[in-house]
Amino acid sequence: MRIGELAERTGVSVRALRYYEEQRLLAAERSGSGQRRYADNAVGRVKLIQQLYAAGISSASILEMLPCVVTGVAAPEVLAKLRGHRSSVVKQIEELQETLQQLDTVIAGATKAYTTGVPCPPG
Amino acid sequence: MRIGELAERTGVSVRALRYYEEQRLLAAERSGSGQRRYADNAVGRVKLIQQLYAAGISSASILEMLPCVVTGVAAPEVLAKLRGHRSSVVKQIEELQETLQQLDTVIAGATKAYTTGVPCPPG
DNA sequence: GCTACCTCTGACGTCAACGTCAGGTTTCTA
DNA sequence: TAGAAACCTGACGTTGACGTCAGAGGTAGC
Repeated sequence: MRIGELAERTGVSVRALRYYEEQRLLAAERSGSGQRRYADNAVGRVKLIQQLYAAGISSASILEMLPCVVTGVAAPEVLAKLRGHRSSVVKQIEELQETLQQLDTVIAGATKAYTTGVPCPPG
Repeated sequence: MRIGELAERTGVSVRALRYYEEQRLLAAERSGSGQRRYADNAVGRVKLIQQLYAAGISSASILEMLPCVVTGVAAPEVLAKLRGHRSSVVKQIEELQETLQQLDTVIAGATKAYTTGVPCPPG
C-alpha cells in the first residue's frame, strides 16, 4: 500500500510516517518512481511504534528494541534496557492511578459542593 | 522557606519553580529584598503540579483546575473538563497496560530465546 | 567585613515529534 | 489526455517545560 493508505489505516499522519522512516523505525520498498510501498504488516508496526512513544520511550530506544520485538531475541544489554523501560512503565501506571484518585476526589467533592455552595470561577 | 530548599524538598529544579510561578501555578511571598518565600504547603502543591504534568495535562488546564482542587468546588464547565481529563488518564492507563504486556511478552520471549538462540545485535 | 553560596531578572537555547509550506513529479479517474 | 489528488524531497516552524548563561544583588558563618 502507499503512504496515504497506511496513514489512514493507522491514524497517524503522513508526515509522521516519513519521520519514522527517517528514524529508521519503519522501512519501505520504493516503486520505480520513488514512491514508498508498504507491506500489510506495516500497520502493526506503526501501532507498536505509537504505543512505545506513548510510553515515553524515545526513538533511539525504540530503534534499539524493535529488532528484538520482531525476532524475539535480545542481547543481555538490550534485555536490561527493556527491563528498565518496563519498570518505568509500571511506575507511570502507578503514578497515573494516584492522579486518577486525586481527580476522582476533586470531581466527587466539587460535584457535591456545587449543588450547595459557591462555584469556583471558571477561567 | 526559600526557593532552593523547596527545590530540594520537592525534587524539582529551581528553574521549574520559577516557571510554575510564571504560569501562575505557584504563588510566593517576597522578602524585602525580593526573594521568594514559600509556606510549607508549597511542597504539596508542587508535587500535585508535577503529578498533573505527568498525566499530560497542560499548564493552562492545571491553572484552571487548581482552585477547584484547593477549594473543592467547581463550576459546571470546569467540572466537565475535569471529567475529560479523568477519562484521558483512564485511557492512558489502559494503553500503558497494553504496552506493559507487549514488553513482558518480548522480555519473556527474548530471555528464553537468548539462552538457546542467536542474539539480536545491540546498537 | 570577608567570603562562599544563594537568589534575582532577563533572555536565549534545547529537544522531540512532528506541522507546514514550496516547488516539482506520479498516479488515478473521468 | 486532462486535471485532480496523492506523492516526493528539502527545509524551516512549532510547542511545552524547562536548561543555561550573564550580570547584579542578597545572606550567613566566621
